[in-house]
Amino acid sequence: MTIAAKPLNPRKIPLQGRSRATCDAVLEAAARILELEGRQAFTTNHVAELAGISVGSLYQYFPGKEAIVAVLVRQMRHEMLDDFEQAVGQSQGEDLSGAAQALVRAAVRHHLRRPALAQVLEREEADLPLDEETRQLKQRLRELVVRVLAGRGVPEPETAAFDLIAMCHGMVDAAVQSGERDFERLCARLDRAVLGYLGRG
Amino acid sequence: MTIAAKPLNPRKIPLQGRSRATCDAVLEAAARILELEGRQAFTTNHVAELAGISVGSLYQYFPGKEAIVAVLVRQMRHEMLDDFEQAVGQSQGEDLSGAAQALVRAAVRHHLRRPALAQVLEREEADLPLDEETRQLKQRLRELVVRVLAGRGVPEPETAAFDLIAMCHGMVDAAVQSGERDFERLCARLDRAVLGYLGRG
DNA sequence: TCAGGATACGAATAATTGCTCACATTTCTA
DNA sequence: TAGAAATGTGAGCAATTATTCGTATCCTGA
Repeated sequence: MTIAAKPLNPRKIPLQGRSRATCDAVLEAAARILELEGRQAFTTNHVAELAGISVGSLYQYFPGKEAIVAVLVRQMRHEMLDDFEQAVGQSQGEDLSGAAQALVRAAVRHHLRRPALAQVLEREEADLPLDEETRQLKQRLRELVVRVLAGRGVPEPETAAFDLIAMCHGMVDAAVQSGERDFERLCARLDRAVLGYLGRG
Repeated sequence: MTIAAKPLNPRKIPLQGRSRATCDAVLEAAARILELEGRQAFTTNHVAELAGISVGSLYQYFPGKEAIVAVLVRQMRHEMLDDFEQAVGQSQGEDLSGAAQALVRAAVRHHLRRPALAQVLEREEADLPLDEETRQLKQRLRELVVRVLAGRGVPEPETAAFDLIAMCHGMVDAAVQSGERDFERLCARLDRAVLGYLGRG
């Protein structure tokens, strides 16, 4: 029965293998364009072209160009949360200083994987009407840090987590933008900033 | 002699009073749109409309929409440099802690004047092909901080200045975005971060 | 007062671009 | 293996938008 109402399917969900490949190709092409060519080159036609598919196919799975970015942002936040959870897990017995350093390393590792992409996506996130899942991921990220701090006796852990995340974000952002790629050096400076804020050397 | 070559005047410079008023109206309208309606609403036609002039007039003084943003960015950097120079001047006899606090206050004051605008312009600056004058202003800003630090015995003042500017930028950005408007509270947290990085309580 | 330059106007143009749809191809299923 | 469902295609529509240019108005100096 293909009769009845119009095919008002808003957007499809990939079922077969090839359609999943199409989605992946779109996402990867979008990521590449954003990190290498910038916002202004990020058009649906261009994404489709680089992905090696047609615009029509793109629109079967993404209701619009912002939807593509939203997925990329969500993926990024997922990776970040995973990295952070792993870092927290591995620093179970550690004191505040050790736990903080583990988190710093996770954050830097994340940004240094695809520096330009991380940067663009975070900027894009600010303009986007942030979907619920992504909001929850960010919330859990913050709570993770709050728990690490609170469990080690830091007063006002919410404020501290907010500030530490923000200062690290700022420093990593600036460092990456200026071309810094020295992982250890950057980590050492972040440690200094974080431990300084927390009141230790 | 208006003969000779075509009127290849790229763009005019306002000479009379009313044309200066036109330029100002364009800049103010652009600022308002960017801070209240966002990038996507920032079109030349819309700017002209809000400014109460016609697009044609806009294009007599600005070669394109990015040129408008570039002027706004330059203005912002000028104000910022003025604020910082004043802060440095007023903290002549102060020690490192006092001088740092003065700079922090200048930075926060700057951002809290038109929070949304400062935010948007800094984001826009990242995409823009940054003109020479603005680059110099940023350079002088950094040198200012370097001098304050170097003159008070901070080792590796260039790196410290880079990191301190970045961490404050990150914290102020996050705070403003989350709606923070408590000047003193924000300053206190920045002081803590800065002095912590510099190795004092 | 008046000529010419400066300024203002805004409809029209040209280019871009998000997105659809009618049709083709592939894969699945019974 | 045939029909149905899923997937793929890309020319082209519609809407947006940056920018121009012919014309009208204003200002200034002589």
